This record gives sequence, C-alpha cells and structure tokens, in this order.
Amino acid sequence: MSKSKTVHVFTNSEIVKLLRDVAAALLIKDANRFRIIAYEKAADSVEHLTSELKDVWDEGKLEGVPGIGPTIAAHIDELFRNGNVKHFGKVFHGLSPALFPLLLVPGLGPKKAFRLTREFQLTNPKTVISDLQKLALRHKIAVLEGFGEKSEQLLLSGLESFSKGQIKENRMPLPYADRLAQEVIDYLQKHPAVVRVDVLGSLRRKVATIGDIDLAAMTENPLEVVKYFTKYHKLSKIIDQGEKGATILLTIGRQVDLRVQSKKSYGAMLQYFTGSKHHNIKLREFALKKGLSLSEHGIKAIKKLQNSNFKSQNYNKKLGLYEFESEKAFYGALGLPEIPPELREDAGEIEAAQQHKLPNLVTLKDIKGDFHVHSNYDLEPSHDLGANSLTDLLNQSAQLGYSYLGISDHNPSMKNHTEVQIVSLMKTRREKLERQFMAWKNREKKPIQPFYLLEVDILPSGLLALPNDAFKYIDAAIVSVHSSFTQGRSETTKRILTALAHPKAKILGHPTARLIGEREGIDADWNAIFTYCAANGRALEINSWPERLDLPDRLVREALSRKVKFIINTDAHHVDHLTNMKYGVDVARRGWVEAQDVLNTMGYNELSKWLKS
DNA sequence: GCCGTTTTCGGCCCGACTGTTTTCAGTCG
Repeated sequence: MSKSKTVHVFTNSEIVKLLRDVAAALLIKDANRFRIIAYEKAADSVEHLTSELKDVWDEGKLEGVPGIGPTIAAHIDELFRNGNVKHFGKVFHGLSPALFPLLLVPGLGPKKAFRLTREFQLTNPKTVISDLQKLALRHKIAVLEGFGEKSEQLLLSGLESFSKGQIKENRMPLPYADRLAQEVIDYLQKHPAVVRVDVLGSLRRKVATIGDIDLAAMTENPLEVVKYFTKYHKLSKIIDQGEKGATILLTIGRQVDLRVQSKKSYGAMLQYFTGSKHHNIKLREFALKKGLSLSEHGIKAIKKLQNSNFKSQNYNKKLGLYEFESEKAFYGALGLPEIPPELREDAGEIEAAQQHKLPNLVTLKDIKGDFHVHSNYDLEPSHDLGANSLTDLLNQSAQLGYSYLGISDHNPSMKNHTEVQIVSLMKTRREKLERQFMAWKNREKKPIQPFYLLEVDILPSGLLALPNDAFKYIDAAIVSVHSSFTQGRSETTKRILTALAHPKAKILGHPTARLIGEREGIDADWNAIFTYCAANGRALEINSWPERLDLPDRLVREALSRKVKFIINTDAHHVDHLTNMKYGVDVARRGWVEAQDVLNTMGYNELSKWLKS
C-alpha cells in the first residue's frame, strides 16, 4: 500500500461554522477584538464565495479570498490536509462541546452560551437544547447573576424556535414576494399622507428568495401612516408598533415591516435598510477613510470636510449630521455614483463605483423577445403542454412590444413513439405553426417574427431526446435537464457537454435545474461548462420561472467573467407568464449583466444569424 | 488577524434594542 494522501473535504458551510466557532471561542476568552472580527470576516467571506473553498485551495489561491490572510490560510490548508487544525484545538480548549450548538439559538451569543454551559456543567451537544429547556422550566436560569425572569422566557422561546427548525430559512421566491409587496404598496399609497413607498432589503436588491417584506413610506405624518398600516385588511396580527414604523403578520403567514421617514432624511434611511449588511459595512469603512461616519440618519463629519457635496442647508444641528433626501445625494456625498441596489452585496461594486466602472445593467426595456415559450400544440410530449395557441402568444408578445417569439414546446415522448413517428410529428408541427403564423401576420400586420424551436430533454447519457432527422424541422434547440438530478459531478458535467456538442443545441435551458424550496440544483463543473459555451457559441438561459430563476445570480456573474452569452426567457406555459420576464432580468442584473451580454436584446436578423452560426 | 489612492503600522462600521442595572454588556441587523 502506498502512503495515503487523503485530502479531507469540507464544504463551505462547514468551514463557515468552524470559523464562527473560533471567533466565538476567542470572544469568550477575551481575545483581541479585532482578531475576533478577522475570523468573522473570513467566515462571511467564505459564506459569500461563488466557488467551493476546497477548489480555491486546490488552485493555491486561498489568500486571494478577501479576509483570508497568511494565518487563516495556513489554518485552512492544515484543515484540508489533516482534517483538523491544531491551533483551533487550543482555542477550543476548556470549552464544552455543548457550547457550539447553542450559538445558533436566537438571542444566545457566545458569552451567555458559555455562562450556561459552565454553570450547569452541560457537556453533551446532542442533548444541550433539551437540557436547557428543562432547566428553564424549573426556573433555574432566572436566579443566575446577569439573568432574570425575562431572560429565562426569552431563552425558552429561543430554544423552542430552534428545535422547531425555525432557524432554517423559510423563504419565498422573489416573484411571490414582489406580488405580495405590491398589494401592500397599493394599499399604502391610498393614504393621503403617503408621499411615496419603496421596497427595502433583499426585495429591493432582487435576491432570488425573500424572507420578510420590508417597505419604506415617505411621509410627514408618521403616526397616522403607521396606524393606517396596522389596519391592512389581510393582517393577522400586529407584531410590533412604534413611532418609526411597524411590523405586521399577514394572514398567509408572511411578515411585513414598514418604516416611515420624512422627506429630508429619506435617502439615508433607504440606503441603510436596502443593505446588504456587507455592502453597508464596506461602505462605512470606505467613508471612514474619508473622515465620514455613516448611519441610517445621515453622515457625520469626523474630520474637516473637503467635499462640496455637503450643503449647509442639509445640516441638522441637533443631531450633528448631514441629512439626505435621496440615495443619489447620499452616495454622491461620498464621491460615488449611485450604486444599483442589485449590486449591493460587497462583491466589488464599491471598488467599481470608485473607478466609475459600474456596469450599465440590462433592463426590461432592452428585451426584444421571449425565446422559451410553450404553446398548446400537442406534440405528445412527456412534459406539460402550454395553455394557449400560437395566435394567443403572438398577440400577447405584440402587446409587450416584442420583435420575435420563440416557440419551444417539449419534445415528443420517446417512450410512446418510434423515431419515424417523432420525425413525422415534428414535420407536421412545423408546417402547421408556419401556416398559423402566416394567417396571424396577414391579419394583424404586426412586426413580429417567429423562431421554431424545441425544448429537448438531455437524457442521463447526454444524448438528446430527439432523433437526428427531426432536428431539421427546428431552427435550434433549448436543451434541458429534466431527470436524473443526482448523478455525480463529473458525470453531470460530461452529460451536459455531450448534449451541447449537438450543432443545434444552442441554448442550455434552466442550467442548474434547481427548484427553489424544493430541489437543489445539479452538481456540475460549471467552469468547464462556461468555458465550453464561450468557446463554442452556446448560450446560457436565465429562466424567469418563479421557482427556477436559473441560472442563479452568482453563477451568472461567474459565467459573465468567462464571456458567455445569456438569453433571458420566461418558460411561459400561459400567456400570463410572459410578464415574468422582469424577474429573469433581475437575476441578470444581480449578475452584473449588460444588454450586450444578452442575446434577446438583439434584433431578429442578428439573433437569426447567431442561431445559425 | 487583515489590510493599504493618507498607512507595511496603526487602524479596524454603526446604532437600536433589551434586560439588568444605576452606566453597561450582550445581541442583532
């Protein structure tokens, strides 16, 4: 037997937990607070990484990760080589293993968790939650110094929500949150004291999944507006109510948070509550170097101002700070252009803003057509038909101002047909759709052109679920994974690359095949796939279907850096779905995509040429 | 422990809220 060269695999989330545990242990041991912050920052950074840290380590680029310097890089290197880190062992020495699960309980931080494990000699991480529950019920907590009746109750409810798994994210896809928010916004705007309403937080940044809905209202009469908000007809209960806003629970179990603010300092509030947290931290660090201290109320000057962007009429003497009506003015005071909310993730946007290199993001108006639309033409497929005819879909596309429409029904089922039958079905479809289109065109005289496409299953082997002779009846194929989602990484990668090698397989449909809240995406070597796409004129779909939003934003950014082209589609199965396009555009924007990176911002002729290339 | 368009040394985001205190520590976003 040769000497074992086992490499230990740790996922990013395992490493994040480990780094956070180290930070907590250091805090308990009263280490230098900036050392603690360094570990937390490293954890944050790994959490937001687009690739696996293990892969970064393989490439020897650990120190290229922000927040990871020589020391932490050496620790992580040791972790991958040996499966543990000696230095961390020392840091954890003397701390109960039962401490670490407690860190995930809401309301419990390192100090309190440590106190509890020490006072009660709790050592078993598997039973520590229920052990503490029993102690709290017997009122053993309230008598501890620094604790009290309320702390005991808080601990109990924290433990309860932890054991119920509420700690796990219960988030909804962006489009649902968007519609829900719009209803509340419509309601708020009916009040005469409301000047304007904006969404805040992850919803404003267009994150693919949303927890709570955060809203802002501009008003000079905050109490009145908060009161009106708490009388919303779909409210189940008021969670919190104060001068600056309120939090309500809707009947469908979703939470809506409203903040009210006067016009004069609306901008700073909007900026602060839009986040992200990491963007705000980076922005404050940046501002501090200029002698400016940022908060949700405005900007304080620590040093003498050298910036003409601060106007004396905006100075609030009582608070000792400058106030801003708009975000544009707020960012402007820092010498930066306004950064689009979708980019505010501390992913290089502040650096880009400094250099005036922010992307000119694609907008819904740039989109000239939908390329992935299912009609009700019955090809006898194994997946769903659309609900509407080509004619209905063309009418709706005309309404949306499109220049073209790509009809992409599912391929005929392989199980129920012979190859000859499939070829014949495809030939008939092409003829019938062409006739329908010409009839519509002659009647409506609208400048829309059709693309005759097909969404073809990628079989587990990588072969396409359509006989070769049938491809001549389509302009191109969108190829998609609809089965066998759990093949290994290398097999999945090979499967997709094989499929994309077909000359008519121009577009990879909903690439990861994830279903938000239901199914993780397939595991593949995306870098290999992106590289192939860029070199061979293959495009990646950004699918706007609410549960898909696939390719996910982080992979979009990754693909963009490899110069892959995108096509933003709705995957509509009904005319009403065509308006989901904006959500795909949101995903693209979060991936820093400009109009020039998106194929369906091109005109018909140009796109036709690309399809044939 | 990390990092650099004021720095390789000397800095490191900011405020709200809560509970237990009497001036603050811990937690959170």
